[in-house]
Amino acid sequence: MTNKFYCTTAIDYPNGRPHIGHAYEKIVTDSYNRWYKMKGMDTHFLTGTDENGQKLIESAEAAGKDTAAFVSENVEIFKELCVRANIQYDDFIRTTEQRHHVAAKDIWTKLESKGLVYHGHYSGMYCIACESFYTELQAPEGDCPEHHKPLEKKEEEGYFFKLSDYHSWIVDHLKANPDFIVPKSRYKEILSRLEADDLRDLAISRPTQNWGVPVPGNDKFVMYTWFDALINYYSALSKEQREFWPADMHVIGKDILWFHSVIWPCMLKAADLPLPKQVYVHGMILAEDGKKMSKSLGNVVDPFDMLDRFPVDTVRYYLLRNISANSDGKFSVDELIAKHNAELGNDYGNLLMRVIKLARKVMPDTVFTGEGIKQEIEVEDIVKRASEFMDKREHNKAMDTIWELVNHMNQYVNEKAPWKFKEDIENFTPIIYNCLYGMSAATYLLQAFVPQTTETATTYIGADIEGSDLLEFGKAKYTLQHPEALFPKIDK
RNA sequence: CGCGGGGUGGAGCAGUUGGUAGCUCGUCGGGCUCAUAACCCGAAGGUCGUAGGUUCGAAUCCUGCCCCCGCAACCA
Repeated sequence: MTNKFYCTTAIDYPNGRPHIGHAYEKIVTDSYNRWYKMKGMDTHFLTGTDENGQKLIESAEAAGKDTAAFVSENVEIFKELCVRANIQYDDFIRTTEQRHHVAAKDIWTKLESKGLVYHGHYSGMYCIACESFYTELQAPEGDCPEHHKPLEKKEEEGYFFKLSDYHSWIVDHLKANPDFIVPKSRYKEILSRLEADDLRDLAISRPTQNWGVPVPGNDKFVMYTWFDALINYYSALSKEQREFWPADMHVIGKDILWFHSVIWPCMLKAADLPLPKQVYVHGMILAEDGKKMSKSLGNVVDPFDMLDRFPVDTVRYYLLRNISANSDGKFSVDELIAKHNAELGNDYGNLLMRVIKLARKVMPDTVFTGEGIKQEIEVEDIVKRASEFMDKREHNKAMDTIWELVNHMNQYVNEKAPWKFKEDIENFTPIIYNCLYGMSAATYLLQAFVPQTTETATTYIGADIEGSDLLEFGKAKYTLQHPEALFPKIDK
């Protein structure tokens, strides 16, 4: 299958309520998925939850709940978030599901049979919080580079993955595929880290606490969460869906880049499976003061709160266009409101209103056809540039480009001043037709980002055709419907 | 000398194979009256953190310095 696009979000750790970052990652991925679907590709969009971590046992205990019940409860909240944010996923995987266990065990068994997973002892400096070992190069002071706490000498028995075999292979792979990690800054980060340090074998098992994916053939152990979690991207695909593999884009945050860009490809290579095409690292959403959101600072934004207060498309639009696609960005409610009013309301929403209301007033019950009408609005270049930006994973710039069309349409209306031709239908009609064409092209392009709005807008414009045909001038007949304001003003 | 990111008109940001500094919002002036008092045009406003260096020429390369932010836990 060549014309396919399989994208994933990271799977979320359901030990609490989702925050705005979870919503952001899903909205971003959803938009790319919708975009390529709109382009006619056969898309598949996977999201889900990572439920096998040892820490979940502790979180459940702290909440006084049974682990499975605790996790399921939280998963429902994550699913609810998807509904509220209009996330059109094709599949939601929970790593406690049978299909996942089966696939994880298959891969484990395969690696073990090839001698790439072995049982052994390892002794080294270990960080309890990270649940991982560090080398002297990574932690010269003997402190965990992540947590800044003294590492403890630990001897561990368990299973290991021969990651060390793959050092030169992964470096070569990255060098041969400079777009494997986007943006570039992240790509360089990983390469330099690989050049600074050799890969060590990875401990991939933990003593069982009756939670997790059991290690095949040894029920004293479960798989280390990360080992099984990464496999979700593959395990979610049924036999019939396997043609979607490999994934075209894994969307993740920078904190888990190493796992996705180094360990995961090595695991797949070891298992003789095709590698994902790309890992896209989105920015982190910072609080309004530019600081990282944290519970202790009390500056965490709750996505449900935002979705309660504002239309879903306002939240989506703000996150997609205002947070740079490849660096961190601040989240500000005031700014969100400002963008809603100025861009969604005044630029786009009002454009539709001024044209449709005028046309309906002057020529009620008219079907506007393209026959004999000269094209004065061009969208080809806009579509091309927006597409290029999407392919480069710069959705905010793609939206900027679409907005050029929106702005141009407002200019066009002002220049042509169709209201002067209320008694002169000969001159009035071509202007309106061109307006409807431009508006419907903009609406078509925006559907990936603000799907609910564009659905409504589409009914107002009332074209008799849909899809990319809308970009062909003269093809559509428009029967205008009575419009309501798409984005009523929000007062601060 | 811990690691990393950043300091560009009032605010938020673009802008690196070096070549007369851009965008959005805000402000001021004008136009239009179809529209959600919305839209359009124009103007003012920046020695691009700082001190040096390389260069015919630097926001963009090099060096020093100052300042801000992230790096316990939660956590995309």
